[in-house]
Amino acid sequence: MSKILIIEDEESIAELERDYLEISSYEVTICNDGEKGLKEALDNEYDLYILDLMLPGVDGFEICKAIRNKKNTPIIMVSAKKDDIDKIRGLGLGADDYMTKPFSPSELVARVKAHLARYERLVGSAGFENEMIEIRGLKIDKTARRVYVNGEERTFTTKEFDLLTFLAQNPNRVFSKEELFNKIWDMESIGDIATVTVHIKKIREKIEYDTSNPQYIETIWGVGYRFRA
Amino acid sequence: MSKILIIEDEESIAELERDYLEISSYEVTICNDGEKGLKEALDNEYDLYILDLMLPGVDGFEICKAIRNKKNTPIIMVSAKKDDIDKIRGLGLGADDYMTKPFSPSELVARVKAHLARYERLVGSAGFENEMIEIRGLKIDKTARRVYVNGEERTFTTKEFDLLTFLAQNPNRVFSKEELFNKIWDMESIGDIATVTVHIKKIREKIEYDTSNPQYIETIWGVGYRFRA
DNA sequence: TGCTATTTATAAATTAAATATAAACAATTA
DNA sequence: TAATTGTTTATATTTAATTTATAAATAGCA
Repeated sequence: MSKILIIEDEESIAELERDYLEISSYEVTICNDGEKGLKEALDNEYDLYILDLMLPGVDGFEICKAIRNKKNTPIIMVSAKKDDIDKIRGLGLGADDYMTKPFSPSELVARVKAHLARYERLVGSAGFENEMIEIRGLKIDKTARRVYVNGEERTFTTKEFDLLTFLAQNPNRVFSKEELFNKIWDMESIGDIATVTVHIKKIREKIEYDTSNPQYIETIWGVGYRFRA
Repeated sequence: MSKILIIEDEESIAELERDYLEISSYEVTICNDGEKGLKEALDNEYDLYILDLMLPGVDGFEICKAIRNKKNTPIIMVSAKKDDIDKIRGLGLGADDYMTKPFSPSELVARVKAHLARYERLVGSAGFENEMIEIRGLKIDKTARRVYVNGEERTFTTKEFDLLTFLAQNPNRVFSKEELFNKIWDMESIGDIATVTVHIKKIREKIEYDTSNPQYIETIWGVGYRFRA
């Protein structure tokens, strides 16, 4: 889920934008004030900025330059005046896109989506960061599909890995064997849920110090299993 | 000096674009034919592509997708119809910008400049692609397309080399056979992914000391292959 | 507490699936 | 056309998933 910061003094517009973006399941923060917005932008991690050019107090140009000076994050600039857009485009202050008010919220969403995708494509691939889950001594590398227990690698089969990862991703929640079977196994696979039990056992053998007293995957008698976070 | 490829069937337009771009000291190549354009785009190194959507023969959509499948280079799509622009934006086929004809050449130049600057900002610094990959005893010279195992050269065919290089460039990541096929083979090639297996085997024969216990390309049973860094 | 029904753990055997391999075939290139 | 490269096919091998049988643990209840 991507985080977006809107710096915009007109509350009604900011809220409209937020509503549309939230429907597309983005996490949105609003700053109605330029100075605070700049501070918020620099102090926290966002995936994209939507910045109004006409702000009381600080100049939108300056905010854009200041953000770009520190970060490569996409910036979409918004202005009521078409002329301004042409002007700033020429200035080359590092904004990624420019929109003239009024615009349709769905177009904003489309552009946000496109910019996030490109950024991910260009930076995400270069900065080869593997997705990791780490809980106490257990480390799961999702991209490499490797599991480490206290730094030591343990080999996992496909189903074992998928099952462990699912549980570790949803800790402190009890899942029945049926639920786990439906989640990890294919729709069609009409199978005995006993296979879940067997897989849990095999996972425990690989990650638990004492299988009869499991620290990670707990048995909830008569209900199912729970991953302890 | 950046190299730009224009794929555009209307010669007069292409030449106008070229003239303006050359004034801004870009190096411009023109292809008046879609199919040749795609081949040129994939076979050579360009810094930006300007692609007309309406081309006789090959579909502009397909060219865009095919380029994006292989490269992260900026693509500016051009179309005479405003409707098309809206349509492709929604498709998300990876173009970076969309312009409706007619447009002022200076605007084109401005956009080209902006895209090149962004690309440089995002990729130029961080994702510096090395021409030489060296991992343990394995050395891959990408420009010369030579592979050495413990200093000794091994000859590789085109597909073998491409596949090995791709995996070595993305180590510690599991790729399914489908993914590998899509990355290394051309768009059109509707083939059996079994050919991936065979190629992996052939690569292993050339780089592995013991093929049944591979040190470089590991088999992730039921998922795919992973290059161990 | 002790008995029993139920649920889970374990181990081993069976079945199923995916990959490795080799070789034939097809396509491309020189 | 010969030589090389790439693809398909058939078979062997390897690995993983599932089932089955039995043991152990748990909870309810007399």
